[in-house]
Amino acid sequence: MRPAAAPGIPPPPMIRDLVRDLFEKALARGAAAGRWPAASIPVTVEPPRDPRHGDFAVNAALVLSKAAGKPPRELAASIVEELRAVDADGAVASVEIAGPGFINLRLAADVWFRGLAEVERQGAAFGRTGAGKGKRVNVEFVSANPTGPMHVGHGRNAVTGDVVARLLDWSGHAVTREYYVNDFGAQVQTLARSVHLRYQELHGRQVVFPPKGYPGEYVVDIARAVKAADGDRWLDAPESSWLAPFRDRAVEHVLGMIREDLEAIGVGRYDVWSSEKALYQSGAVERFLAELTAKDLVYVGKLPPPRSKKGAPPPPAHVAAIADEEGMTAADDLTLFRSSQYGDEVDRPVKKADGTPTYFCADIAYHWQKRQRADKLVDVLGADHGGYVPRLKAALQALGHQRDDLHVVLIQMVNLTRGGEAVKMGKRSGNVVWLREVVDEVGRDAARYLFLTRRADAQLDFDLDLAKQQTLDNPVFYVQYGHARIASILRRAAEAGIAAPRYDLEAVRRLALPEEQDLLRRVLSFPELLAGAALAFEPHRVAYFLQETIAAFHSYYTGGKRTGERVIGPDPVTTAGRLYLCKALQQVLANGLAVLGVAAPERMESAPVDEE
RNA sequence: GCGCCCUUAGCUCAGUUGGAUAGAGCGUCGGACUACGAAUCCGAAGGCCAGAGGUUCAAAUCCUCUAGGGCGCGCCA
Repeated sequence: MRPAAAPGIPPPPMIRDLVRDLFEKALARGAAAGRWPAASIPVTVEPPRDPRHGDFAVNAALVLSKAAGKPPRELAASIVEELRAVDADGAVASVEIAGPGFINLRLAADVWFRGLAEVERQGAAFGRTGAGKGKRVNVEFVSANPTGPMHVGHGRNAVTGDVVARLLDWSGHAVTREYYVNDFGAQVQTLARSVHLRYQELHGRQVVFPPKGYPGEYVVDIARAVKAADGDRWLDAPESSWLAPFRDRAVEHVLGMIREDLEAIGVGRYDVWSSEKALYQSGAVERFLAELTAKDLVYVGKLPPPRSKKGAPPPPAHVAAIADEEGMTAADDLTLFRSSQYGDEVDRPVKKADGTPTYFCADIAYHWQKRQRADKLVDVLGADHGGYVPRLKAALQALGHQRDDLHVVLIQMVNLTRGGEAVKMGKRSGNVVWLREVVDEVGRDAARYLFLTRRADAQLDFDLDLAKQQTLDNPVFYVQYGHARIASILRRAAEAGIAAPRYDLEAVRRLALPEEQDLLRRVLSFPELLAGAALAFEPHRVAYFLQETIAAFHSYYTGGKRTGERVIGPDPVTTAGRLYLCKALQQVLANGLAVLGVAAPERMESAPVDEE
């Protein structure tokens, strides 16, 4: 087995590409001969739902029909003629025109059988493609404020972002994984003040803890560390003297916790830790503001009164009252970014009334700077940041980039349950469920896998009891069991003195059962699946693929018990072919699980519960 | 009030970016082990794809509207 595809050498084309190439040639040939106009609408090549319709269904005649001025079925017949002409190798075994004008084709059996050689040749790298063409992609994920440990929602973000990054890597992108640390601004100052309160407490003082402070036990730990290092020197010092050092110390401590949390959920590597504070200190934000001014993208003006949270806009007096509470007035002149010209609802302030830059300002400066380092940006954000996306895209566009240079993966809420009962959560009530508690309880594999069993933008019910169950109700268990089961068959074969499975064309040609044909097609579609999941930024597709694939194997295997078609059978050549299929399947499962960051065990640990 | 996301079998959800007769797990009912892991599998029942229009050869998928649920909508970050 080879560790990875050598850089620069493109992996062999996927079988679907082979078909696509044939059609491109055929369509070009026909167009040159004047039989139909050159194709403008993309032609799709898809495996049909019903395998009886063949290996691939192509809609070329349907999409070309109007331009060619011929009925689809008639056109399809012409296309098939051209197809035959370009298929010098005889890759296409049979073609038929079906339904409204689909061209259904079946490839020569050997095309599939020969494709199986790739699994052995590429081993742990099988599934890698060059679909991304080396494009530089920056994936920013988690980026939780350094004000406390990660909670469950951050965990879903972390796993999704991590697997998106892995998928992009597997599909031939140059990936940078990045964490943006919001170590500047009000929230980390609030943390610093909370630490100072605990610090006073530790010196025996009575303190009143404000409702907006951070209540966690770790705040006391930080205060204790400060006390141990500095004694009482900050006790009566003015806030201006201790705020920054307390903040920096607190941020450093909390980032340490976050790194441990990430490690626990299996996110071991970030390439870049970006600091908001550094962005300010390096002068990048100021330079960026100057750039905006130079490009006439900002102006000084008034913001329309904010809308009320519910119902119709409130009377102006009420707005003014709210504004006063926060120490500002709606009448102040602000520096506004012309985001409404680029698809945002309103212009957004980049400078507060006191002249300091807003968070938004620093953030677009950050994205602008990131865009210099990468061709494509991916932000994995909590769904509560959904409203923030249009202005980020607007900013990129205003700065001369494409809106689509930024793709945002929105992570919807996680509802924790235990045996179906909701686990109460909420920052206000103080009973947040930390990610670490969940990982400690159910294990990393189950946590990761279950986070990936839904589309990112759909809410996820995460049942703690289910995650721990060693039954097929638990998808991670089901998939891991399948891998172990195959490993067991291969072990059994080795014990019986059968040579380790190697690719052999004669042997794999024995894979003639419908179930075997289905399984080998699944194996060979794996690279394509990963590429598709990567380009769509949808990790859940991998989880579903693994479940469906292993289910197909279980069915094949158990069915074999009834029919007598066993993997290890009387005929050595058939046995060799089937063992190779098992090995290929095992490799695909292992690689798929590797992409998800989930272990692929050779055997399951615990014994069955129901002893007789 | 406005924006984004969601609505598919009794429940939880997929649906390959617009393809042929809409799938899976759970649950229900009925079955399958004297040999490769029954931690598995097979079968049955279960659907107006929230509703109404539109776009086209073709719509669960795209557009508009309506109804429900969620998340947002600050000179916070």
